[in-house]
Amino acid sequence: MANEEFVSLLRKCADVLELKKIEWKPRAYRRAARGIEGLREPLKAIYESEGKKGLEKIPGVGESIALHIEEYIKTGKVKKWERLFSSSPSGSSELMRIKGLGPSKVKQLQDELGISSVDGLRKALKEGRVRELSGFGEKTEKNILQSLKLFSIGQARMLIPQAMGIAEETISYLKENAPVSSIDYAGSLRRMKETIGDIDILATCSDAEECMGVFTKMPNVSRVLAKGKTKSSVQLRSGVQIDFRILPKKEYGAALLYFTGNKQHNIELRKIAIKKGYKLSEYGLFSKRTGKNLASRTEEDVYKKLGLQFIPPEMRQSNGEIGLASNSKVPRLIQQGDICGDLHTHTNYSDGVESIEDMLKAASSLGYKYYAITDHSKSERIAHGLSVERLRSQWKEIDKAAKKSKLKVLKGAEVNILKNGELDYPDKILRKLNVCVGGVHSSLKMPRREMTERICTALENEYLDSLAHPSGRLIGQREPCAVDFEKIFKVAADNGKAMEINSQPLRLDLNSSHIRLAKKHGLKFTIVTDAHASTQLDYIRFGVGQARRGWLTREDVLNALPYSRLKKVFGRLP
DNA sequence: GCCGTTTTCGGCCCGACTGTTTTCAGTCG
Repeated sequence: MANEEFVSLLRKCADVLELKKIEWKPRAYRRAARGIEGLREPLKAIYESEGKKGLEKIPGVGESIALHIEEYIKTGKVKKWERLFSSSPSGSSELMRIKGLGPSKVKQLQDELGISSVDGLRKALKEGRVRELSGFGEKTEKNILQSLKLFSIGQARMLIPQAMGIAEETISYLKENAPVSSIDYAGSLRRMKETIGDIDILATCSDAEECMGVFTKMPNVSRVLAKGKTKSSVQLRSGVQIDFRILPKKEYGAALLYFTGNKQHNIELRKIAIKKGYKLSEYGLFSKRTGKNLASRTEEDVYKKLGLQFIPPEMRQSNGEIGLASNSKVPRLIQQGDICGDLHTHTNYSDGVESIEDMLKAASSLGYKYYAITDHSKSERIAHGLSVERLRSQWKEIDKAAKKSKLKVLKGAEVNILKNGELDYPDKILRKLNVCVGGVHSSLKMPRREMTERICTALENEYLDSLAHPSGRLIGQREPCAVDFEKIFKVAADNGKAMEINSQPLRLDLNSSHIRLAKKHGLKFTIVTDAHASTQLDYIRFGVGQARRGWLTREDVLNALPYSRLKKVFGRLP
């Protein structure tokens, strides 16, 4: 049983219970769902090693849910929930996912019109039956129709570069055209999550009304979803939603904190506030007794007053960061400026689009000190992988180009890890490579045990330096390969190999929880772009973001080392 | 249903905007 299975079951229960107007229990179920989502281990493994008591250690899971998990592991179902589901139309859970419809409206649609599916809702809307209900009206009908459109497009989230682009463009537009002073993006974008739903922008300004006017009339706006004095939402022609909020200077920090989230992090902060006799909201931290504002101007102020160290946005994931902050143990996270070179890049020798020379020029302009060219190895035919002969002629060209560059240029390769775990070049070639990045590119659907074995064999190869995109996932397109990460990290640590954090927005691989797990095993990392064009060298910021989400410091990252020290780690550097 | 450095009972995050109804419930973030 996959954990996600049980999580979606819990969420479905919460939906149905909410529909039945049952209080608190849905919230408890959702909390448990989040707790289980945060696990790295399968529920089954926890149950088998520690029994029910082990399950109860999961945040949000108590005696009752632990029993349900036990039943589900043993029988594949939860009787009580089956009954619950059969008492409620199957489509209600789906209906609640439509923006504008909550438990009350869905229940009303169900009870009064017998609607229990998205299609049924569409039909009823067309026939004009929805607007007849009390509490519904013409506008509600129109809104539901709009939301339905979006729903069928799919609530696909954006990859981070698209969201970052839109956010930065919007901010510069507002800076130019409206009287804003401070302005920042918040939300999951500020936390550098791999995918972004909506974009949140906060600002202080001298004339709120004018600002909101400029915002809602931006040229790329297709629909104004809400417009108020302090808060407006628009939908862009691209379908992306932007929420914009205006705040007094004095409250800016509290608001930035609140709207950066994540939600669970906020809830935990509020609980700490309550314990201390305070009340925390987006307006500030207040004394419960006197109502006096205790902190709100900056995020630092609020954290400090709560007795916490400042927590960088990327760490606000509600997985232990508040504990660190209360003990003054928040690390100084790696920053983009710490990166001294890229160690996984391509050129037009394989599937890149630019020449060695052009890539070097671009890398040089980023202020890097060293740069590895790692085109694909011979069996990667589709990417025009390099035969030994072509590799040798590439070396000559690299030598020539390196003379014209200030960079220390390294001859490398992204070498396929073959099905049996061997590398795709003979040892006499591997020996001559300065950098050997090993990656799985074929037979991705191998069973877990075999894939783990395959990668471990490669990690034991003395010439391999780092494991490229270890999980193999493509966000929204391809599931990660089935592998035992605990085992891979252990073997990598035993053999002194580095784990890659691949900055390609579609990969961002390792992800943050695996980064933390790998760090626990004492591993070092490389943060690389895997650039196939010079513009992609900028993706490094997303890889660094991911590393920060995984709590990495400069000391954890090999390509944050100056060349002299990198040389001591990588055995074959010139 | 869960949880506890106030508690094993009695809480459970907080406020804005919308639409519809005329003072507020529902929904969202």
